[in-house]
Parts: sequence; C-alpha cells; structure tokens
Amino acid sequence: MTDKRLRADAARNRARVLRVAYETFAEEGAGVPIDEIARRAGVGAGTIYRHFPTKESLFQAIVADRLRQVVEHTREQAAADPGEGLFAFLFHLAEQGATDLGLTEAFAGVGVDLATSLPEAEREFTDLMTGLLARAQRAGTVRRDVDVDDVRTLIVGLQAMRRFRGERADRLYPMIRAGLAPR
Amino acid sequence: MTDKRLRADAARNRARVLRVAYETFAEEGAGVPIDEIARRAGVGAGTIYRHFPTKESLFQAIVADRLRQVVEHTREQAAADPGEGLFAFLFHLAEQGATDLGLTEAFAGVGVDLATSLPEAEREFTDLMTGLLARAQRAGTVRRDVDVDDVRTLIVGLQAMRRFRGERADRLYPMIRAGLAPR
Amino acid sequence: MTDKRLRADAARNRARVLRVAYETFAEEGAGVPIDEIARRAGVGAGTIYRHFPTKESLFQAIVADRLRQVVEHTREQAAADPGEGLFAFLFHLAEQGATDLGLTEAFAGVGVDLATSLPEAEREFTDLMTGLLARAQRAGTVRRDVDVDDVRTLIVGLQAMRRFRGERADRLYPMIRAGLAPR
Amino acid sequence: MTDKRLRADAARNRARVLRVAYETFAEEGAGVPIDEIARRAGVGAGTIYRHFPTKESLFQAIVADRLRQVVEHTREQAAADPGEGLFAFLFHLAEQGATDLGLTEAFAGVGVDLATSLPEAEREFTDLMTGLLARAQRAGTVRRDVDVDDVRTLIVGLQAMRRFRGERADRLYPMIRAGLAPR
DNA sequence: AATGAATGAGCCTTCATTCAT
DNA sequence: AATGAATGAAGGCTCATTCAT
Repeated sequence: MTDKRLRADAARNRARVLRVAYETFAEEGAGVPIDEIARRAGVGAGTIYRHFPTKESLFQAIVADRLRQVVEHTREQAAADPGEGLFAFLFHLAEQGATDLGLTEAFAGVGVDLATSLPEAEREFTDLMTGLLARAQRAGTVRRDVDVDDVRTLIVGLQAMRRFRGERADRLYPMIRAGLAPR
Repeated sequence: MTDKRLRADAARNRARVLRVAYETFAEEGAGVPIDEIARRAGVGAGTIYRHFPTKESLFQAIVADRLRQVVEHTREQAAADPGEGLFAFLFHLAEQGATDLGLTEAFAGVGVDLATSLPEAEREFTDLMTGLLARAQRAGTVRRDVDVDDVRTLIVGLQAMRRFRGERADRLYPMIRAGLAPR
Repeated sequence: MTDKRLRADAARNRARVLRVAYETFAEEGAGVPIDEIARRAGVGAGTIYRHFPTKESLFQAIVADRLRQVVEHTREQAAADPGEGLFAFLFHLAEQGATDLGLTEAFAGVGVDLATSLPEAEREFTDLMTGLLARAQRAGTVRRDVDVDDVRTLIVGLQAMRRFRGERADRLYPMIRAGLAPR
Repeated sequence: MTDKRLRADAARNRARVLRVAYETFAEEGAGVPIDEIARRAGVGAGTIYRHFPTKESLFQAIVADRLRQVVEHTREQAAADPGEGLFAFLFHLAEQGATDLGLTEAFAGVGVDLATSLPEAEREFTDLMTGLLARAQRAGTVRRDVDVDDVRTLIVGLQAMRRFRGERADRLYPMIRAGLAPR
C-alpha cells in the first residue's frame, strides 16, 4: 500500500502541477512551453518531468481527467430527461471548451489523437454519446439521420464558437436545437 | 525607368511570395517556418522580409487577400437569390476554411485580431455580412433575431467543423439551414 | 550499540551499492546515470551520495576494489609458473576489461587518474607488475628491454581489443606472447 | 555550376567549422557539446546546424575525411615495400588515433558504426587492409593465420596504447612486428 | 540514516530575424 | 534588390546533486 502511494510532498506537487498545467493549457493551449507551466507552478522543469515523462503525456493526463469529469457530470444529469440529455451534453462541452483551449484542441485533434492516445477514455466517451443520441432520437428531439460522428463534429463547432464569442455564443443554442429537430 | 523595371520584378516577387505563402499557410497552418515558404517560392528568406517586416505581417497580408477574394466572390454570387445568399456565403467560407488553416485561425482570432490589424478589410467584410443577413431576413429564410455577430460566430463554428471532418461535415449544412430558419 | 547496528546496516548498503555499481558501470560504462544504479541497488539516490560524495568517487571506489581483486587473484596464481605469470596477468586483465568498461576507462585514464586518486592501489599494482615482469624475464619468456611502463601500455591495448572484439580478440594472444619473447 | 558552389563566406565558415570540429573532437572525443565547437569556431550553434543537420552527421563528416586521408596517405606509401606496407599502415593509424580521440572512438565503434553510417568509406578502408595484409603475407612478414578482422582489432589496440602513452608507446612497435611475424 | 523528490544547469535542435555578399 | 548564411533565443528533455520528509 505504502509503496504505491506517493510521498506527501510529491503528491502535493503532482497535484499542483496538474492543476497549474490544466489552467495553463486551458489558457494557452497545448503549445505552451513546459517551462511556463513550471514557472507558474513554482517548481523546476525537472519536477514536471519526474511526474510525466513527456510534455505530451502531461497534456494527455489532463485531457483524460477532463474527459472523465465530463463523462461523470453527464451521467449524473442524463437520467432526468432523455430528450434533453444530448443537448445538455453538447452545451456543457461547449462551455468547458470555452475556458479550456487544451480540451478544445484535444477534440479537434491538435496535439493529440484521442482515439490513439487515450483509447479507453475515447471509447467511454463514444459510448456516452451513442447512448445520449439514441435516447434523444427515441424521444423525438433529434433527427434520425444524425449519427455519433455528426455529434462529435458539432462538439468541435460549438466549442470553437463558444471560445470565440464567450457567453454571447449561447444565443445560438436554440438554433442548434431547432436545426437538430426532426423536420 | 530602371526603377520601374525593378519595381516590376519586386512586384512579381511579392505576388509570388503571397501566393506560395497562402498555399503553405493553408496546408501547414501559421506555424510553418518562413524558410519553408521561401524554399517553395524559390526566393531567399531575406526577400520575404524585404516585402513583409515580420512573419505575422505576411500572414496578415494573406488573410487580407483572402478576405478580399471572399468578398468579391460573394458579391458576384449574391445578387442572384437573396434568400440563399447568406447560406452560400457561410458554406463557401466553411469550405475555404477547410483548406485554409490560416484563414480559420484569422477568423477565430488566433495570431491576429482582424479588427485591429486589418480594419478596412474587416469593415468591408462586416458590411457584406450585414447586407446578406438583411436580405435573407427580408426573404424569410433567416430568423429576425439573428445578428451580424451571430453570423461571425457561426463562421467560426462552421470552419472548425469543416476542418475537423472534411466534406463529411457538409451533412450538417441542412441542419444549419433549418436552425436559422424562422420558427 | 545502536550505533553499531546502524553502522552494520550502512555497511551492508555500502557494499550493496558498490557491487551493483560495479555491475552497472561494467555494463554501461561511466556514463550511466546514478539513478539507474540506485534503482538496480534498490536504494535511493541519496543513499549513494551518503556513502560517496560524487559519482566520480563512487567510480573510483569501484576501480580501487577491482584493482584489489585483480592483485589478489594474480598473487594466488602467480606462484605456480614464473614464466607464465605475466601473460596470465595480462590476459586476465584483458578479460576483466572486456566485461568492465569502467576498469578499461580507469586504466586508460578516462575519468580518473589512478596514480593521483588511488595512490596506494596504484603502488600495489605497480609492485605486482614489477614482480611478474622480473620473474618472466628471469624465466626467459619476456625480452629484457620491456619495462613496467610497457606492460601498463599493453594492458590498455589488450583491454581495448578485447572490448572491441570480444573473445575473437583472443586469437591475438599467441602473437602477443611471440612479440614479447626474446629474439 | 554556380548553384552547386557554396557562397564564399559560407564555404569559409563550413571549412572553419570542419577544422575546429576536427580539433575539438580530436581533443575531447565525440561527447563534446556542439556549443563548445561553435564557441571555438567563433560562430553560432545555428551555423553548424546549417551545414550539418545533426551533431552525429558532423562527427561522421570528420571521420569520413580522416579515413579518406589515411587511405590516401597509405596508398602513396604502400607501393614501395610490400613487406612493410601493413606495418606502416598500422603505425600511421596508431599515431593518428593518438591525436584524434574522435577517430579512435570511430574505430572502436563509440558514437558511430562505421559500417552502417559510412559504408563506402568503410568498404574502401577494408579493401585497403585486405590488400596490405595479402601483400605482407606474400612477402613473408606476416603470419598466414592473420585476417582482416585481426588487423582491425590491432588498430583499436594500437590506438588505445598510443593515446595512452604517446610516443613512448612506439617502443612496442618492434614487438608487434615480431608478434605478427611467421613462426 | 534512508528515501526519492526537487532543482537547475546543460544538451541538442529549431526558427524568426538580421546582415554580409 | 535578392540571396541565403549567421545569429541566438527558446524549447523539450536529462541527470548530478541537494534537501525535505
């Protein structure tokens, strides 16, 4: 047990790095220098490399975390209203992407290929979308000819808009809803 | 006289650089090394810097050019069908963005702020959108509560989707149309 | 009392580090990271630094150990056949060097100067060579004009060859023998 | 023609880098930082990378040059006395290696694998050795059971000795000669 | 006294920009 | 005016050594 746990200080640092890296990637995207993250976290660059073997792995770790959070959040909400689940999910993701350039880039395939680098998270995420989509279609809020791939594409678009325009982009949500509705 | 000849050479070079830089930024994004552009254009890197003081200014010049082209292209088409003009414009831009990462980035505000750096092109562009939107609304194909800002936001979203998914994203066009239609 | 227990622990650790460091330097050469040695020894890097102030000092300690072993091994064998003693010694060292890059480097003066850093071991080693050489010369298997310095030089050459070519290099032993024989 | 030639200043710099890199590798071995070479050459590190894509390629270029020189030098000498050619070659190489750690390392396979990275130079070199050896054996100065591989191994040994002991190591040359002589 | 986490200098390499030719 | 060579500041990553636990 003890051997598996990190030392208190290391755990603290690792958490700190993760948190700061999250914020930094969110603000600056995957291209931000690792030194910048180290500086903001108040640690040496070597410390980051102790916890994550490459910059990419750090980015992945964060994206994985974020995906997990989104999945969890969505599962909690989804039960309620099958017709609304997919929309809630889409708009939630749009908001996440708005404050998180890293996540946006991950979805858009910049700097990582989710399917390759985080196959498990990717699968879970896809399963979630599949379920939400099917339920919405059964509930009659979404057209039958929409597939999971379209949903993924919409996410990329919504995040781009939300990032570009902030809350102002929310004005477009009703139109997305209308656009997806059966004719 | 000699001046004129030389200027003609320079002008040809400038045009050549612009064209190649456009292609290169389109293919590789704004991150491509200036040397790569010089190589493809068959000129020295110094020649590029004679015409454009920084890499960023070259990028801006290209975006300005592209905007002008889009404006022109749109003006030619628009007359025909007022109800369709805005959609044709949106989907045309989406396709442009798909093959032109530079343009996408410019619209999304990555690396340039159009309003600041190219105020004239920006104004022209805005005027165009205003006109198209108004005509579509008058023709009854677009909801009254959509404004120019929404259109701009949509462009960003559409380009992101088109870039992400290629032609497959076109499947979403009808839904955009439906989403914008008056209830 | 407690002191003694602790010292015993420490001594055991020191011995363990020495043994593992020997193996590791032998396999990987002096360039191997100290962390790798720590890992293999199952101790923290700090523990190594408790016993040896620098990486270099660890390396020296190992070389000293190895020299002592060689001296011991040689003394045990040497008595038997005075004419063969020097050759046995040379070829034994060549083989040691083959599996021990550290030792080779030490002899060749890479990273340490034996005479300066380990004067005692150096002296003992020199005495040994002097004895072996004199006996071989008296026995008539080695030319009179060879001196201790030549022997040292030969060791370096033999180790280099053995390291370079492995057992295949043994083919050259008879020629060494012939080359050293009186005309 | 002109396009293939380097500009005068570039050629000068390239030559300068090669010369300084040769000296530096000779003194310090393949492990020396590229910045050190740049500093000694009075150029920026980038300049070296303009001429050589990687540090390894620079090292290889130098080794290739040195091999070529050795081959040329040997060819000029060899004609004279078939019985002496191989020895002249061996001792010449020993001397070269003495002042050139880079070359020694290349022969010993440190930092490069000649057969892989410079196959042509390697082949030429092997052909040369084969010829010299055959002639020496025909002339009766070298045992029949020595092969090219042994020669290569001897080179490594001789260079190690020469490097270790400087001119003093020359004392061993007659013994090498005697060792290789037919019984 | 042991641990292993943190540090930070140093390494190789890239690239925007400047400058000699 | 054009060329492309030179510069030098980053950037990602490693590792000897120090230090908090």
